Amino acid sequence: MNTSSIAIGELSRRAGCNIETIRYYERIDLLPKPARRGRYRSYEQGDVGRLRFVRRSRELGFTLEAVRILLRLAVGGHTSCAEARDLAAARLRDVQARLADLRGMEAVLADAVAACDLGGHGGCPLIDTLSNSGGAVAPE
Amino acid sequence: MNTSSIAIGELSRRAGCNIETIRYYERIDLLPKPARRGRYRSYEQGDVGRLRFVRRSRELGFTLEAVRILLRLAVGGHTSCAEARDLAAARLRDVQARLADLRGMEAVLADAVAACDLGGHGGCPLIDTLSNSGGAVAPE
DNA sequence: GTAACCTCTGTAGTCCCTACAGACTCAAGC
DNA sequence: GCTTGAGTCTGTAGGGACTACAGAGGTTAC
Repeated sequence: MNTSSIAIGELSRRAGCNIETIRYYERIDLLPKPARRGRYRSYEQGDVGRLRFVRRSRELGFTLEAVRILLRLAVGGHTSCAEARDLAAARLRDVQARLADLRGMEAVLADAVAACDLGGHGGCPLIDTLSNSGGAVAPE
Repeated sequence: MNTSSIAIGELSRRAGCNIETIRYYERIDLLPKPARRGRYRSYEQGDVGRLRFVRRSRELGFTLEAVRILLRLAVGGHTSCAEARDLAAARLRDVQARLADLRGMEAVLADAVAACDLGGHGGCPLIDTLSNSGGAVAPE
């Protein structure tokens, strides 16, 4: 009836977010509790924007606690830009550290696979890699 | 007394693995239940090797289920090399996919931080990035 | 003896969802 | 009016790989 009333399934489609996840976000107070039409949740256009914001933050790897802060900053006006910048910079450092880890893993794995494909050695190159001390690769 | 008897704390140090984690591995039958001296676990040199193998596998990002298989293959002789190779190749593909994701995140985050540092724009570049549809970055 | 350390078991918490079970509601078609 | 199917509801449990306790008991050095 009301054109601006959106059911949870529709919100899910518009924001690209699982229904269960939406309810989860509500439960942990990341999203406000919506109005109800009877027992059903009833959302508005603004909720789509908010949820998309959350999903894009998650896609960039921000934790839900960081997202919580970002949501506050998003309505706080541009005095809070410095704080947002710092969150992004910290996240960037994490991403870069992870990239370094993964590049190390990639090198080791690629070497082992290549050695397997070449053949002509005593044992299995992968098993040998895992058996002999390497230790240069960071944990996942 | 027995020189080849190693306490869990010593094993932890030699293999670079948390004590709690060792007990966890035992509980899920990734490591065999060790002998006991009284109520205390008593390990031998071979256990150090086995645990190091597990830790190195984990450092390369293999799941514990994959590690379980790798441990079997490690004692199975070189007939199993092909299977090990396939596990490594699959893991390599995962790592490369993750690298692509993270490179995308890095680009977006670095852009936002750089824009913040330049200044001279309407809103906050990070908040703007999160508010406007981007969607080109894969989830963590 | 006593202080400092080690080890024991068992359980619960972390993070971010995801997957049910079992009930209820609603709109459309016959 | 009745049925069918889709949607939604609450609540709880599970995943992976640990990590962190609590509360007890054992061992070693001085």
